[in-house]
Amino acid sequence: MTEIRPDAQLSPAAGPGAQSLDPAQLSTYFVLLEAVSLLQYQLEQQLRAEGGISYVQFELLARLADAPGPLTMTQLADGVVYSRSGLTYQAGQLEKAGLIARGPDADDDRARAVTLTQDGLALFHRILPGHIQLARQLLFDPMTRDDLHHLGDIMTRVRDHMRTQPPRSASPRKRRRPGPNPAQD
Amino acid sequence: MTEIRPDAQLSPAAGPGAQSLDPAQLSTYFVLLEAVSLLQYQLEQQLRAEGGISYVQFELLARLADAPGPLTMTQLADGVVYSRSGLTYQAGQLEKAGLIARGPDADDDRARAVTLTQDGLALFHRILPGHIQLARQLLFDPMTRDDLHHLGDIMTRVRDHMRTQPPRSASPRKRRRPGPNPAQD
DNA sequence: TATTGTTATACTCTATAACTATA
DNA sequence: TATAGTTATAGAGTATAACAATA
Repeated sequence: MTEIRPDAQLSPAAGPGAQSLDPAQLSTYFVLLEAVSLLQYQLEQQLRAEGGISYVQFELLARLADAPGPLTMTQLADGVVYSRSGLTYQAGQLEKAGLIARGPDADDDRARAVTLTQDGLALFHRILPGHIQLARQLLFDPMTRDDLHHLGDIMTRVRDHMRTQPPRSASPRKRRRPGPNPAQD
Repeated sequence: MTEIRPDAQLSPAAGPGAQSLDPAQLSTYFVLLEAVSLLQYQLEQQLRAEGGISYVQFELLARLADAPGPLTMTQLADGVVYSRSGLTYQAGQLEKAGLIARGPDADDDRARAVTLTQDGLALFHRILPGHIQLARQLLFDPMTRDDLHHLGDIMTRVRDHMRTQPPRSASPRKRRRPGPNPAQD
């Protein structure tokens, strides 16, 4: 039984070399992640209830629906955080459900040409309006037009900023097991 | 890149009762989720690498560190999306790692008083600066003070809006298994 | 009866590494 | 050699329902 130290703060007084966020940043940080987490949860619930698919699977369908033609697995994975095997898994699920099809690629024999099936497109069109309406309801109702543009502008900058530095899914860079346990049991 | 072209099927010509998002809303929606997804991924990677814990576990530690005293399991779960059993699982992991302790509750014999151990507090303080610095680097660097306040303001409204309607984790309401055949209907 | 929390169980998802087949 | 994709496998996480103890 260890007692809590009430003086343990999330934003401690700046110590030596401390790089803490100021209160405004801290609360913005937390409220952003909390709100988006809530949003994602609600959206995922609805997608599962109405379409029997996860948000990730919805994203994959959306990507295919938006594409001018077939995509390779790698193209489909781009921008999605997973490993290749994770995509293979999801593609397998979608294919098993009859929503996508994988065929030979015209240009590269190693690649696979992934397309939406008619059922996949139909499902996508069936669930999209509800998805969009929920997003509007949850996200945009409490926003003004000005908020909307500002939010879009901010997050675009943030995303572009993040995309410049970090490695993506296709990176073969191996992230070793961090090793040290948080606290040896 | 994840932007979905507004002229594609994502916003079909308004049919009867169609409630599609306009292009600004659509791109804002996608860029918000994409940016936060990237952010969460990076933060989680760092937490695992430096502390051997997940983002969720970090949240639980933060909640305990921030609390004036012990919390019950229910209080700890509040605001976290999981089921009770999910929390029991995570608490089990944290306890096994020696980061938290569960004892009897003074007021309610059914409840458990959850506290940070010294190791838990130490770990939290050890990884917090890096976490905060990364958050600052990824999220706040490309932002002006004005952006920051506006973002905080917007997301606070959005969160409060969402918190008024939907049920939370403790809701015993059962969400039935959705349609077995995604493509069917 | 309702609530707090745990257990048992089944399932989804993700990551790593080994593998193939092309380039 | 490098790349595209799959497989095998192991592990983390999540949800549901049944359960015990207390309110």
